[in-house]
Amino acid sequence: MTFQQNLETQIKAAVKEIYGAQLESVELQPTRKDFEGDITAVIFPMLRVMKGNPVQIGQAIGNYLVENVSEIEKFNVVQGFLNIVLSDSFYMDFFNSITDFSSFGKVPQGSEALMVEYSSPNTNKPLHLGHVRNVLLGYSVSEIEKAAGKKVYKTQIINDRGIHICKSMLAWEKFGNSETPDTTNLKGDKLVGNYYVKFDQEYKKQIQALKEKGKTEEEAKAQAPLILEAQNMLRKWEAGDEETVALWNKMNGWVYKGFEETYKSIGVDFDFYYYESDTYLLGKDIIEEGIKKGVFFMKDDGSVWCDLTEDGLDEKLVLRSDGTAVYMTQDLGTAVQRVKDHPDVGGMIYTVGNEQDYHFKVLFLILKKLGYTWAENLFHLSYGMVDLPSGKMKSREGTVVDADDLIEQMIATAREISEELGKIDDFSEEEKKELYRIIGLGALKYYILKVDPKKRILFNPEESVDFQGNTGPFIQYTYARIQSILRKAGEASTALDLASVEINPKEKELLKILKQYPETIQLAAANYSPALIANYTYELVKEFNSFYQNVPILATDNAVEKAFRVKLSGAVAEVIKSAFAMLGIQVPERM
RNA sequence: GGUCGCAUAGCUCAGCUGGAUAGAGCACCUGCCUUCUAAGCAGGCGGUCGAAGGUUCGAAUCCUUCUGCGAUCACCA
Repeated sequence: MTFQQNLETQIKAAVKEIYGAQLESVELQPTRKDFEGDITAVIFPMLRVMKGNPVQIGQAIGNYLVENVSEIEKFNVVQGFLNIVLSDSFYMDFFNSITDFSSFGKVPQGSEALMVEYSSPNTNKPLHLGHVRNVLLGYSVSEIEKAAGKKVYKTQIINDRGIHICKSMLAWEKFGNSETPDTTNLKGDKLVGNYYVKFDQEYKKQIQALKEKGKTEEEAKAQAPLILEAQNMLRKWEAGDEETVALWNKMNGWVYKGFEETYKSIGVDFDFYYYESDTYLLGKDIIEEGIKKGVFFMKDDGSVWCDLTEDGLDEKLVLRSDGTAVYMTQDLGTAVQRVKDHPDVGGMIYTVGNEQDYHFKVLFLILKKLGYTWAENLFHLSYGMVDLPSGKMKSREGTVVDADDLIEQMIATAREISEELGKIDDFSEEEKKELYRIIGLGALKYYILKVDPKKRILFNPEESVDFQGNTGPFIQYTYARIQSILRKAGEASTALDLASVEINPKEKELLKILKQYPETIQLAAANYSPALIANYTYELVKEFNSFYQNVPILATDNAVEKAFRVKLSGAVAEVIKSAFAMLGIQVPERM
């Protein structure tokens, strides 16, 4: 039983004894900064079951608590708020009970697995800022769920087939002069991306030419030689034509290598991959099954639908009249396949932009109707678009913020600032490079993860990302500061009995925040929200900096005090590191 | 048009299941580096929480309507 629960029981007991009334629940909240106290019980709701003056009731309950609960030292009542002050020993007992702050707050892994899908790129387009948000969210939520006790499989589905893939293949074949990533010194994904753009340019020229010959826009689009060739290529690919498949394999290989580089530099990973070329035929058996179960019905033209009108949605097509799959068919098939592949999966998270809210609503509903038990535990981790001041990012207009460029830019900014400050002049070139990477990425990741996923982000490349205030580097800096203290403190004298130490308000506040870490992890996991972890870390760090600047740590004469402050600083550092790990952000020993 | 989401300080964002005078950062202004890293600390300025109703002892938070922005409503993915 937690202390809060215990307190609630005690308050109920007090009310019963004094007023003979039965409380359903007690409203407890952290005491606001401006008042003295640690926990506040709100009296107002109690007036529903009993009559009286809130202040008098508060006094009566307070007196009872001080007498009956050893951890409670004193109390005060302001209006209808009973502010409870806990004893120092309550906090010290908590602090001393934690032997290892690096694992503090984390729950051992359970047997039920959660599959988290994120990134899911298209092989024609290099990763951009939008993917960065996606990847950071997916990775971070995975780590948070792990910390909260889930077994997690990180996965992505790669969109590696279809007419659009044939377009870049065709353009490379026609205009590529056998270029490769090696001969051009370009990342594979960039090279292929360029040919996708090239196709579009040439295609448009052909359309224009046809229109000048009197064709309509639509005719021109359908009759341009390039699109006909691309369609032909898709047919060849689907028929398994050796040459086409070989080209497809070669170019995809380039792309995957390029993607891997980007993932590596961002610092995210996956447990396994699904390729659409393997899964696009899945799902048709589920359609049949669904028809048998009466979940789906077939129209006269042979198309298959799911009627969701009773659920306030529309009729949804799940199979075309020619028997081929649509997006939904595939997603149904892939979901079922994933559980077949990994039977311990009891739920899935899809990290996909909010423009697909409707799709996932429908997908989840259909899976529920089909009766899969795990369908109850599906979550669409939906996030807002990342827009530029000029509006939406558009690859064709060249307004896309490329992921690799962005990372490089962040690292460069980190270098500029570091060099200006000149604190690490004794670092080797290797060490400097690594530090700039840690700080630059830390700034970017924190900037993106600290905001609620639902909100769209306006990203201004000019103003870039801050390195001061509520930022990643600020938190990293605090960690580095603590490491400096720990280095200077040397070996901790564990022999000292810390229980006798008297704690000051700053220390108490720090202990209070540390104590909240486990519930913060749980809350973040329940809400799939890295932002909660980011905000918590910021609160902790802000408080620590205030402590650091106002209370001497090593410079105190009292040996017990010193030992305690060093240990407290160490604990804060461990929690910073552990929280930042959940955001995928590293922390430096010096900066 | 239907549906979904968002709207809090000049800017970027917090605000948990309704609770005390709405909180941070940036920007602007004051102080603080002969003591542990000033990417910091201490303080100041700045808000009719998009608008109007309603529920409640109490609303930024819940309900209704409206406004603005975004998304979506394909035999595209």
